[in-house]
Formats: sequence, C-alpha cells, structure tokens
Amino acid sequence: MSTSPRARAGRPRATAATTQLAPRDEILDAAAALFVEKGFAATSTREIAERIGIRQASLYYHFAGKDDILVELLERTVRSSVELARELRADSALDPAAALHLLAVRDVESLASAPHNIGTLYLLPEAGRERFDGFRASRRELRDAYGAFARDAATDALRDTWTARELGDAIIHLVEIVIPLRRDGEAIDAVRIADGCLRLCGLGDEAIARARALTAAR
Amino acid sequence: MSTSPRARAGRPRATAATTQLAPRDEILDAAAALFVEKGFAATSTREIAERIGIRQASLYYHFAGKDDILVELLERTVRSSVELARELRADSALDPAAALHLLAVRDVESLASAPHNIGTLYLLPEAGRERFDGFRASRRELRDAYGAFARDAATDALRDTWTARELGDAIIHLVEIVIPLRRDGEAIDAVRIADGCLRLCGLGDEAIARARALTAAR
DNA sequence: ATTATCTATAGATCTATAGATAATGC
DNA sequence: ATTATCTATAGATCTATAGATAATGC
Repeated sequence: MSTSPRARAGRPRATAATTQLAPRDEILDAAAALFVEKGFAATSTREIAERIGIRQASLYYHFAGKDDILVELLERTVRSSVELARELRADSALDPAAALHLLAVRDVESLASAPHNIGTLYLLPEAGRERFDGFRASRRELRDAYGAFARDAATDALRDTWTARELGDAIIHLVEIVIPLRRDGEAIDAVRIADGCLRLCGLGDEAIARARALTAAR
Repeated sequence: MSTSPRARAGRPRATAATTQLAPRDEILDAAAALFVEKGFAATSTREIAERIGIRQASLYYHFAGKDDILVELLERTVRSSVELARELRADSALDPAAALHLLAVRDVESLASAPHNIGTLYLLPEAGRERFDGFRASRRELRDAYGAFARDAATDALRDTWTARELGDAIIHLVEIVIPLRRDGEAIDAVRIADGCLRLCGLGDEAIARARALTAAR
C-alpha cells in the first residue's frame, strides 16, 4: 500500500512533488546545490524551479527575489557556531584552550555536515554585497570569539606578536579548510583541524592533548 | 609640452585611451578588477569594455571569448610560485623547513602584490570548470611541493598523523589567508604567515627562527 | 476564503558575429 | 595590407509581475 503524501492546498504542480519537504525548503535545497556548484549569478531562477518541478514564476510566491534565497542560506552556515560561541564566552570558568578547541571542532563538524557544502557560499563574490551585511556581522562575531579565546590560550611569545584580531582571522580561516577539503572529497577530521588551531597559537603537544581531553568530555 | 602617446595602427577609439598599456593588458586589468569585485558571471563584457573606453564588441578582437580572459588571469596568480617551487625542489641540498618557509614567504608576497587581489579569482565557482583545468593543475603542483617540503620538515609526531597531501592542503590554505586579509584591508606580514606554516608542521620557536634566518639570507 | 500553483509576458539584459571604417606600415 | 576599432544586430537569455486557475479549509 503506497502512502500518498498528504494533499496540500493550492493548485497542483504540473509534475507532482517527489519529496515531503515544504516547498520553501525544496527551493532552499535546490538553490544551495546550484549556488555552490555554479555560483549565484550563474544560476537562474528557472534552473532552481526546474530542479524541483515547479515553474520559474512560482518561486516568487515563496521568496520576494533571488537575493532572499541566498540571505537565508548564508545565515544557516554560521548560525549554530555563533550560538555556541556565545555560550562558551558566557562560561567564564572554561579554559580558553579548551573553549577554542571545542568551538573549532563543532564549527568544522557543522560545516562538514551542512547540506551541499553550503559553507562555500561565503566565498561567493555576492556575499560581500550590502544585502548580506547581517551574515557578515555574524561571521565577524564568530571570528572575534576565536580571537578572544586564542589570545587567552596562546603562549606569551605569540601574544606579543599577534593581536587577538589576527589570531581570530587565522583560526577561522584554518577552520574553513573543511570547505575545499570537502569539495575535493577528502576526509575531514575535525579534531585534527582543531589541534592545528591550537598549534597555530604556539601550544605544544601536551597542551593540545589536554585541551582535546576537555573537548572529548563535552 | 605634453607628450602625446605614440599613435597605434587601427581605427581610433571613440574616446582616446588614458593609459599606455597594450589594449590586451588594459582588458585584463579591467576584467581582473571587476571579476574580483563582482564575480565572473555577474560581470558583463560591456562593463569591461566601458571601463577602458572601447565598445563591447571590440573585446573580441583581443579575446575569443569571456572565458579566455579568466584563463589568462588565473594562470598569472600561480605562475611565479610554481616556478619557484620547481627550483627549490631541484635543489636537493636545501633544508626542507627553509625551503617551505621561503616558498611560503614568496607565495604570500606574490598574492599580496598582484594587481586587484586576483588571488581571489581562485575562489570563483567558475574556476572549477573544465575550461580552467590547466590552472588547477598548476595549483596542485604548488600544493604538492608544499606537501613534500612539509613532510620532510615536520616533527616525527606530526609525520605519523598527517600525510604529505594533508600537510600540503593545510599549508597552501594558510598561505591563502593573504587573500581575505588583503580584501579586508588588513596588514600582511609574509614572514609571520610563513612562520605559522612551520608551526602547523609542529616546529617550535627555535626551529622556526632557524628556517627564517635561512630565508632572510636569500 | 485561502493557498500554491499555473500561463503569459514585459522589459532588460547579455554574448558573439558580420561587416564597415579609419588609422598606420610598407 | 594590416591593424584595431566601430556600428548594428541576431538570438538567447533572465528576473519579476499580472492575473488566471485548481486545489484545500472552514
């Protein structure tokens, strides 16, 4: 007995839907795959619509414009990591190296498991447009959390030559290596990437192992 | 007395040229700035042409198509570093940490000084298209050189857990941090970025200082 | 009545080609 | 004769809006 999907209101599609997803989520999913593969400008609204079996104009019932699809996708790439960063910063008892390690591990895992490698979207030239200021502010907040933890975790020698801002830039960049690795089909090991972040802060093997143990306990 | 530029063959432009560059180089320069700022697909051939004061169709006298402009620009982003990598690999007497450090410093400097931050172009989704295979092969060669030097320079502990390929991926990625830093107008210190590459390989402060001294001597 | 689709289309592009034109080079 | 531009345009898009239509919801 085939369970036919619960009928929805609205005129039926010319070709019936193949998923159970809400139409809005179908659009986001198809657009994510195409934006990552071909870029934003090179992806037409027609292609997005065709991929889910609706007409091009029907997209505009769910989104006011093509830009709004990208806004939503960009937000999703950082949301969970920004939330975790806030929690960790609020926890003043936490060892900074452990906080940095944990945040890096979770951030890598989030980027590694996000559908269609949407972390890539941050690299689109369009992500720099004013329309996407909100996303960039979120990412800056994440970077600054990395910078603050790194400054407190770093060796004295490093703290003398690198600002928190610079450390944050370097670490978030290193975390984002997951994006090209995943694109190239290489294995992702979040813990080793997080280890690398601590190594950049000047920590030695023992200090790294200590932070790693604290992460594993969470 | 104003020196009027040496007249060229060909019908004059509607508005006279403002630079001494060959037309082909004017096109590359204008296209580089636009591709970096807005992306490839979002930049029209008309915009490129307007920026240098010729008609859109005149581009096609110098380039067979829009793609060919990008091919040329991408090649320029890696050419000098790939050449240096070849030379360093041929020099078997060289200390691997010093070779790695030197290559990283020069690569960062090259990316930091290239016009219009064209290193950015590597991040365009279009760079993944088959048309640009040649560029990607060059970049892979550079990555493999980093990997080989890193494997020989790394501490034993690191060599046990990271492959040369993984080290190469991590190091070239770290070198490329110069691209977003430059975009954001931050200061670039090639030596400190190269130091970070060695730190990622597990080297401590003294070993790094030694490699840095060898680099400075070149 | 509300929802989610459809058809049709306006108006604005965009790339590339064809062929004319106005210089310099020999 | 060669070079480097120009004008004009074909043909293929592309985004977004207007308004019709065919379901469900109440």
